[in-house]
Amino acid sequence: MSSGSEPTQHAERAGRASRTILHVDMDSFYASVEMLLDASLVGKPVIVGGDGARGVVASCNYEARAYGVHSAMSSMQAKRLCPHAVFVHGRYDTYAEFSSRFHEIFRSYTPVVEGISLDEAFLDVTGATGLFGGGAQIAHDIRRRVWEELGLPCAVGVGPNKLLAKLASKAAKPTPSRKGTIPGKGVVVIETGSELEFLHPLPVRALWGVGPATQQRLERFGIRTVKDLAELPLDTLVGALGRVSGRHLHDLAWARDDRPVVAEAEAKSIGHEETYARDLHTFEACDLELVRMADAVAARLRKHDLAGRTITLKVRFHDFHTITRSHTLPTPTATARLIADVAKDLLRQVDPSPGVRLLGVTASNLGKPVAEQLTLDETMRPAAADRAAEAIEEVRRKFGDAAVGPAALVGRSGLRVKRQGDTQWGPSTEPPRSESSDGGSGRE
DNA sequence: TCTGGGGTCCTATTCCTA
DNA sequence: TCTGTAGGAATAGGACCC
Repeated sequence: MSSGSEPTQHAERAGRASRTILHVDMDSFYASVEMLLDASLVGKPVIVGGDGARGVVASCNYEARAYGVHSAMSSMQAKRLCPHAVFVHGRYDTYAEFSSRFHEIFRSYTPVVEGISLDEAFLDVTGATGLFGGGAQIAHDIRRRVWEELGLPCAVGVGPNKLLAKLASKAAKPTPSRKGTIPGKGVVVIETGSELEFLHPLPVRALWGVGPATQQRLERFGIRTVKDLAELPLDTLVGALGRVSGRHLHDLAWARDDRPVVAEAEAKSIGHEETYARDLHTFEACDLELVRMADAVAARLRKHDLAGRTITLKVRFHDFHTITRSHTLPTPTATARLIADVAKDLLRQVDPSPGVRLLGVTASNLGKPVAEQLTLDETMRPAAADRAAEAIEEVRRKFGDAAVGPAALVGRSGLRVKRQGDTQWGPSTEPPRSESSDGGSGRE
């Protein structure tokens, strides 16, 4: 395949596909929700995230961005750049509720809605254009309705595939500036035939899948823009990035992206991880956290009627060195005790004494829970544990998370049950629990 | 004063088995 | 029985996304 024939092939393929894809991206979603719920925040720089020494910025409004603050920045740096910013702790449940409300609006146009995160989604409206007008019309309608019905701003990109729709929504966003936010277009449409004109001048980093490491590798070949990448021979690219990534990026550089919009994709893994305000140094302290996380993972598995065969332990040490250890079980499980036992066994392969700043437990290799075909004794115990776990969830639904929990946690951390969204952006300034469980090593 | 949390995907290596 | 090999599964880590 030579590069010379690419534009022709591109045009043919784009013409054949003729899909209409929308990408909807909420403007600084968490911060916008906070301003909606507390009018006193409007006009001030607002940062949503953890405010502790190990916290990060999850989202910030354009007033904060004008000072150089951006998401994923450490909270300490954000405070230095914008000392008068208002820090707000995120509330996952509230954001999830708003998210489901604008997803309802999306679904009133098409059932093919793929949520990428709480604040963005792809919509395939190819089959809806006859009923609601073209892609541009639907995009404007959605943007207006999300604003009128929910009070939230968003940007919408329209294109013949996911890549271009996503880049279009980015181009539709406002631009932060010290002199005041420059409003965005709100809706950007990339018409068939003008894809490369839009795509090729962009920096290669704009492509989905090009992060800092890939960018650095590409720079060795003098690649800076998408056009540079498109003109690089495929073999060279495959040699540099591997077969799958090389071919994928080469396709993207020519605006070829056949990935479908998938509504309700099945989860491939379910996990929890947490960074601690102070490092843990003993097996005992780590074990207690693993029990909590296994309990949370098991609860979410059961909630989705899933079970996992592979249990992965993640350990991040004080120096940020991170390792994973995993074990695959003969049959899938959603039993908290079994998940905790596996995680604790895996932990014995490492030495926590220098200091552990993060622990994580993830279940993957997911499938439907199966009746365990083991010995009578082995069969009865997990089944009984599952029934007990279901009963625990029922009690929590009625009386709150602290009403019941693993016995190992009693008297240790006040039955602090880990739920999805807890400490999502780093620990608070004040450690939420006593460090006495850490064996009193006295280390920091 | 570094660097969150919840994911997916890809690659390289190791181990087991036929 | 021993050895070499090929393929698949498991494992570990890295890169990336929001």
